[in-house]
Amino acid sequence: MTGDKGAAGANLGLVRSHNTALVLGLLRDAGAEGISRLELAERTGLTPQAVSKITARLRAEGFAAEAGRRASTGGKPRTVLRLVPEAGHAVGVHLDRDELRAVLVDLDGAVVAGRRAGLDLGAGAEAVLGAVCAVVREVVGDLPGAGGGSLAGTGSLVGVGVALPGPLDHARGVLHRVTGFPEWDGFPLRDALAERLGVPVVVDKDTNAAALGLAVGGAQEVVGRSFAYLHLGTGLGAGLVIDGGVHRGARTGAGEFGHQVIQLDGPPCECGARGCVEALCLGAVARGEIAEAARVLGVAAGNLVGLLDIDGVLLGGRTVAGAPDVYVRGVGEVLGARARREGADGGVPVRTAPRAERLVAEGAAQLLLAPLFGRGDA
Amino acid sequence: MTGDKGAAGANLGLVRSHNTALVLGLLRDAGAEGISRLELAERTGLTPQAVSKITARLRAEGFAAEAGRRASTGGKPRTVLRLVPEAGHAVGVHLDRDELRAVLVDLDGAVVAGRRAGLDLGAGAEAVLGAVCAVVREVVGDLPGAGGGSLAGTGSLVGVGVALPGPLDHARGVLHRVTGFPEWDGFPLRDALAERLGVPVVVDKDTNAAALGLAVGGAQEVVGRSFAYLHLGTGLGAGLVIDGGVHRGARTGAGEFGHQVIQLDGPPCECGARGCVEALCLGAVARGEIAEAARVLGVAAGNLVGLLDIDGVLLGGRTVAGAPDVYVRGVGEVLGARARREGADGGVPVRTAPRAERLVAEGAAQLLLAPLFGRGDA
DNA sequence: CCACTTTGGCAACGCTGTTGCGAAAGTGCA
DNA sequence: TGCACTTTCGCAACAGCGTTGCCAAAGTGG
Repeated sequence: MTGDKGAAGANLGLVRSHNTALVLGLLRDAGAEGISRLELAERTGLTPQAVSKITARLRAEGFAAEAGRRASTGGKPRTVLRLVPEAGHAVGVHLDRDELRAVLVDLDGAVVAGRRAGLDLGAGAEAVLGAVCAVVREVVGDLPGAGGGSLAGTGSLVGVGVALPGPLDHARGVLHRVTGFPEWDGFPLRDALAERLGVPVVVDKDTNAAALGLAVGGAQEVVGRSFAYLHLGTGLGAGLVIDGGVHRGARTGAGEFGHQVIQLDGPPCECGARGCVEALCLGAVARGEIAEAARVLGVAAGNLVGLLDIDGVLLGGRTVAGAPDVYVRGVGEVLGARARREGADGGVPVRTAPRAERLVAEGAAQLLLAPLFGRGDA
Repeated sequence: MTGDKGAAGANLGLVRSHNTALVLGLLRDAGAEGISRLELAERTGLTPQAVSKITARLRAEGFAAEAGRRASTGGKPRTVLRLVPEAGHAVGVHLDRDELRAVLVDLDGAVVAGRRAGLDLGAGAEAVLGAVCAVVREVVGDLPGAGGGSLAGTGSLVGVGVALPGPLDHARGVLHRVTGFPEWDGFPLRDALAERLGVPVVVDKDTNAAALGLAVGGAQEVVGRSFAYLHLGTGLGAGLVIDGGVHRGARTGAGEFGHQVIQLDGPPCECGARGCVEALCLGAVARGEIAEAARVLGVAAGNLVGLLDIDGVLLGGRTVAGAPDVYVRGVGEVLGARARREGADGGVPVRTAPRAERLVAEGAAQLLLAPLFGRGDA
């Protein structure tokens, strides 16, 4: 963000935004129940007075509001605060090979509006950009202030997140190669969209967006602060969440799970290598050997768990959706056996990812919302 | 550190220590050349005035000193500042199965003193602790203020870092299982040593210490801010550096590289699984097929590079030392082929790790020094 | 009704980095 | 030799952060 070498001096504004984001995050996590000032103080380690100042500012800006009070414990009852979800919105766009999906999400992460449309990635940049912009304008249509040529005047709109499959550069917002569509090589998607829409745009891989959506959507309570989202559809990829943030690597290349070699000199993969999980797993699926596919997936997941010491694994994608229990059980067994070998009781938890169809689009919206709640730029 | 849920409110003291650590880190990286105040300001993003205040404090405390001036560029020449290495020291202990090695390191990372001793891990906690303490006292012997029963009075001594092979808990400083020595199960090594020595003690895996030592010792310029250190000796393990910090995972379990399965249903490994890299690689070494061992290692390294998008790979350990070029070339070829398949020119750099014998001990010392320079607790 | 507990805001405070300004220490040209 | 200019860097005043001390508000319980 600031420096080029990771050096970033802190000043007072940074302290303020950090603590504000922290409080906003706790307000969101508290949901409809709300949370009291003193509880916020405990959780942040700040003094009650500091929390009072911060929440006063948030209330003045419309991001927080009072919402009743708790029962007394012998003194003045605590006032409950809650997030005002309508104070901010973001659009998430899931750009797939043949489909376009957009959602409008509020601060709470709730989907306010959604649209789907067919898409032909091969139709050229102009057509695709136009389609994306059109869908984005549709979903923001109901927001107060929307409607102008630019969306910059749409008060509560933070920006637009776009998630798509190909290799790309998250930091620069540039596509690398979209398999089968060479004309997209090096296309500056982020800047092109930002100029047309007049609001900030963030671009990321679909699996990263999905992982972020899961991290924000309460996956942490199920599978911990570090987990992997494994997507098994027409291909096999992963999104990694480490310590609550998406791990992308310097070139947004992290999460290349499918071409992990788990069979030395095994059957050739279309990537050119031999023995990739993707080839083995999808091969087993094609032969109808779902249990074997699950086992193979489990072995690769086990490698990942061992390398990173993550807390859990979430499974998603069309292929998994076809027989979720088989995959969850199959992967779980491999991980359990691995854990027992190491002396632990059970392996890390394995679950299916919720909200399957809209997961990527919702996660794409979180690319813009998450920073507000103190998740860095992850 | 502060909270249990990752929430950590920032106050002014935190800002101060953050910026101070940042400046100290840049002073160290500048080495004997030194660095001017204005350069520090540019690199940190702070104002020159803020840097002046911080460096004034550091000079008053003895951590920094003026060291000549640069050539003028038309005005007053910049005053060069440098770190005062003797202002702080840390001891690093490498506890291996049959050997004990300790070094005294100054702020610059330079080894001031070193000792080696034989060791029998099976001799019981009392004997081992005694041996460690004795060696530590020997290496700190020359420091002013050393000599008392407790080392707490030794002015410039920050603490003692201990690195050893087995699975352990870095956060709690407790050993899990030391293969072959069941009596160490659950032993609170950190607290036991801290009590005896009277100074802070940090415990970590040997591969993590090595990786930290490399990260601090300039590996970043060779292999980037994210790299893996692969150690091939009697076993095969890894230390991961991600964004300049050691990645350990919640249970200090990360870096389990050797039992990554790369041959489905392959030859049995002593861990109980089949087809682990460690078994395949060491098996090839035993058969004298070093090139094959290097290729196998390269495949596993490729999996890691793909999963994490790291910038480079460093190789170390006794087995690698036997034929370094073969391993560097073999691993490099596999990574290069992988990169070419993905459209990149060359793979990530592969090198041998320098300072082989003392690497772990020096890294162990950095467990205490690194936090002073703003590397979190990594 | 009163003593007590607990919440939470107001005001003063200490400390951070920032800004305004001037002294110090060079260069370069007349 | 002298003067204008550039650049460095510290002193002093300042704005803004969370903290502390204090007190009003709002409950409970005898």
